[in-house]
Amino acid sequence: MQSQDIRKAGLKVTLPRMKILEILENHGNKQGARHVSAEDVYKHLLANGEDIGLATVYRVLTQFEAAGMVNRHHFEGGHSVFELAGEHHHDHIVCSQCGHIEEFVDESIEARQHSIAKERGFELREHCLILYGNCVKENCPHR
Amino acid sequence: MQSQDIRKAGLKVTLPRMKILEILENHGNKQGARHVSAEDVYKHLLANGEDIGLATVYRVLTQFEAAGMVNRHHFEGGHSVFELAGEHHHDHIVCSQCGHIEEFVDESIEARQHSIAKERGFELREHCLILYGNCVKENCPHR
DNA sequence: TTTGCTGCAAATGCTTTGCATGTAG
DNA sequence: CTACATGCAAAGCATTTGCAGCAAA
Repeated sequence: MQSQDIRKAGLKVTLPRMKILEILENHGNKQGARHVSAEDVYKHLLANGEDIGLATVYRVLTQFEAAGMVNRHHFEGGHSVFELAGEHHHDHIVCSQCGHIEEFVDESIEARQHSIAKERGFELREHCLILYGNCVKENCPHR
Repeated sequence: MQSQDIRKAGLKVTLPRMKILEILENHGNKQGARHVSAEDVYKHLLANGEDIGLATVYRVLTQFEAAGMVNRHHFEGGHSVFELAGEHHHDHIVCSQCGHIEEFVDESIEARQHSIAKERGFELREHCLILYGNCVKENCPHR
């Protein structure tokens, strides 16, 4: 039950928060739709007939982020993308043509990052690794 | 002479473009100041008594980027940072506290990135790897 | 002279905030 | 009942664009 997650985050369980979490979860199952912008969430809410303001979407996503329930990424082009925080860390590879996003984890890269930070006197807190390229999926426009 | 670089980019050699390039170069020598925002460039211009509009700074930086003379990075927090395009590619490590930026290159990471992209059917075009952490430089506020 | 450049101000696009009302606990 | 949530509209930023005047080639 997601109401527990919301309560645990120290937030009141309200309809907007439930619905937004629901959308994040539903799209977490679909391929390629795991990462949504605030605008995306808002559109889905409207499509579901919910009457929730865009400002609330931003507020709630920010609160979820603060609570560690979702992660926010700043991809190219300015706007942010949110995804339900999974158990496991991962990086992204994005298609420049169709926007298709895949996740990956590479232990050797993770390890090197720590060494690099340490060598330079940094205490590594987080990192952002995004590969941009052209994919060869059958539905990619440029293929 | 930087007027050559501008001309080679197919742009007219004008005072604003010269001055902006100059600022990019001057700060390319200082440690930690290699990466500047449009606003930074604008402030330096004002400080130097130049009467150049912020819009022009953005326009020129964008043109320089298109010409491959500078690189643009989207760091956390929304705004872009520009740096003179060096000969060699590199990644960044940024201090979350003081904003100090260092560059690094790690061949093993570069190599893994290519393998990862290839394995997933992507033709890698570029990537963005930024490590965020706390540095232990003597001038870092939190130290 | 002609085409491209500039400053200014206004317009954008994404995100945040102020405020009066509404509601979970 | 009280503190926190919400919707709406307005405000904020970083960045872009329209336009009339200017300047490089």
